[in-house]
Amino acid sequence: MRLERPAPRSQRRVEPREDFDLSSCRTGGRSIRREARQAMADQAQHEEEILEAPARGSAEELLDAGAHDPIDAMRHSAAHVMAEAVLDLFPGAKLGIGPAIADGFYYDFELPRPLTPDDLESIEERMRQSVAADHRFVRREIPLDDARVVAEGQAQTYKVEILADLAERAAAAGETPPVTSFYEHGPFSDLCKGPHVESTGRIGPFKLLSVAGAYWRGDEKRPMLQRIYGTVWATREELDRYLWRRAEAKKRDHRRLGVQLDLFSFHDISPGSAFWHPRGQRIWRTLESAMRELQERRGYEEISTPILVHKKLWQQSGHWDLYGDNMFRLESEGQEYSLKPMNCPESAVVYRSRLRSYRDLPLRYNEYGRLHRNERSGTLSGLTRVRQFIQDDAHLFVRPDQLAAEIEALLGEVSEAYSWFGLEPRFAFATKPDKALGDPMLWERAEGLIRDALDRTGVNYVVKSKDGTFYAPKIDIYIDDALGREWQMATIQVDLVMLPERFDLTYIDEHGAEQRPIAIHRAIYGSLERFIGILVEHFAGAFPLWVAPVQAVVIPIADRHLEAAGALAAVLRSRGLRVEVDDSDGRMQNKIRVAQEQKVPYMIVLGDREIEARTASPRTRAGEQQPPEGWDDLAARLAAETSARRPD
RNA sequence: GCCGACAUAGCUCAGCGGUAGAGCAGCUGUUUCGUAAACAGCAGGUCCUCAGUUCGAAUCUGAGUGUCGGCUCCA
Repeated sequence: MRLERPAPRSQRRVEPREDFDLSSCRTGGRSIRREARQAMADQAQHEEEILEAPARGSAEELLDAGAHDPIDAMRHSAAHVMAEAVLDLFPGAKLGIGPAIADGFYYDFELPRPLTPDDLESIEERMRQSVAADHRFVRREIPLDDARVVAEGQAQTYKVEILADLAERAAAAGETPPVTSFYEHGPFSDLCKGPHVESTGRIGPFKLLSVAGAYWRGDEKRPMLQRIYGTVWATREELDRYLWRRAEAKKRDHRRLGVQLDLFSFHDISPGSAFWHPRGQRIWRTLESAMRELQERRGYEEISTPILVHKKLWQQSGHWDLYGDNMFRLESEGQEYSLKPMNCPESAVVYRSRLRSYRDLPLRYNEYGRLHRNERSGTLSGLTRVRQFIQDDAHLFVRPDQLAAEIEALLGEVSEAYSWFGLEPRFAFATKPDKALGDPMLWERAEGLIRDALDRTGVNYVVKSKDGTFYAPKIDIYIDDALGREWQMATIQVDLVMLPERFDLTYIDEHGAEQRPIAIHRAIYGSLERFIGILVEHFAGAFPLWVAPVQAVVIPIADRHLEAAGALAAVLRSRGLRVEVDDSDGRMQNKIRVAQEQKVPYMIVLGDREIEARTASPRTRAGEQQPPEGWDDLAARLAAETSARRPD
């Protein structure tokens, strides 16, 4: 029924890994980096400028080189200039790769010592000189074998490796070794397929941002290089806007706001696990009860299963082998147990607890299970990457003929839930990967059903070929937050193999024969921790009324108004509103300021005038002064706004 | 896990070999006040932990713990 709007929902991105699909897991940090991608909306104008300064080479070459966005050529050129500067300051430095990325570029180096912030300044200074010199970028084509000699001569071992790979790849494809290209500007020359801008003078305003370690080719068994990140834009205004956006993102950081709004805290006695304070817990419960309401309305039944589970279960599910490193294990009386990292195997246990009839399906089990995953210490990050969390998890067991309707309903649930927050979901349909389990016919059928459901609901989606999990095709849901950062929120996975086969799930059909059900894994918020973290940043702490931990503060002007303030608060609370009275000794102005800083949606000042008329005129946190209304009317109005779950 | 940086009062931060500081918050008192900060006083710290160097360590060294920025958008 809520299929009218583009579907929403996302299953927690963590969940997919749950099913071993580690690759699909996007970390928060990565998403944040993508954030900037959005900034490009208004770039048309500088694109023209760049086009006026075409990269060397024909349009075809540019296309071959995959130059989708002209500004990438400038960013990549900036990377070359940075490499020039680094080589100048550190002769003998070895170069890794230096691509253009979302809002800038990076280059990886092997250097004799760690870089410091001061080094970044020196490098920037050298870069400016190179830009001022306006060196032309010159493309030089060199046969691969010659290129290897050059790279070896320069002791550029990483470039040598890249060339060796190119040769190997060509050999594997039965082709002759390709001609490689070098780009030179001034004293600098680098193996590079291009394209570049015409000359270094075409590089716009830039800034080096940070240094970080990065494994060569992302492989932790390879050497760790030093990566310098930089950003570059066509105009000063764009650079400033980007830097402003970074600063804004920092201000909205949920780790900062979590302290400021007293929502949660982290402590080294349990790294990666949040301590929820009363106000944070109120948000939690609000989201949870909204979801429970939706689930009950849509025929879910809630279950609850143990956190501490014998390893036998994980061996059967396959987690013990495939996910073991991520599980917390413990031993008791000679038996080995684990804290559950996922709910799904135990929901299968519940399913199997009795014989199921085709009449029982679909079965929709939802569970707010507390999960533990032993994430590597270096990856922990606020609420977005934790070791303990709770999902709004559910597992649906359906007959094949019910799958389409269930998926359609799930898309509707996603749409509905995301509309509560004003989030616009985007969908990606991930199909069968090369390495997949189960009957190809079932895959084909499942994919067809997913596609039908997506098409029927009229949502827009992209297809990510071969991006499904090894046991299931899936629908991934993404959102862009208020700063344009992309987050993968969830996944709807159609599991044909893992729960049904491994746990030998069956139901008895109308002919008395055993059949396999299909399992759907889904979570709409995903990890509540992560979801709340994203909400904090999306709303910058100014939650919609229905979510706000404190919805209204009653502000008595003087002590003699305290009693009436309590009475008004009682009226509001009787309608289920979360209301506090500021009975501190401060002045009214100060109380407003405090409420404002706490991002409380409504501030209700109570003085002689209001008390006499038994009215109240709320001030919104946007600074709007609303007309006076009676206490009961106000309470009814705010209660109605709350239950509407509007996103503003 | 790995590379780098950081860890001082509840919060934000200064101090960087010689007796621990500020603002805000807190507490007490005064003030009773009309839409983003009343005034005064008081209190508050194993300077992350453990070793080491030193006459002396918040400050230097080492180890540990935690946090932050990252760890292929493949020439």
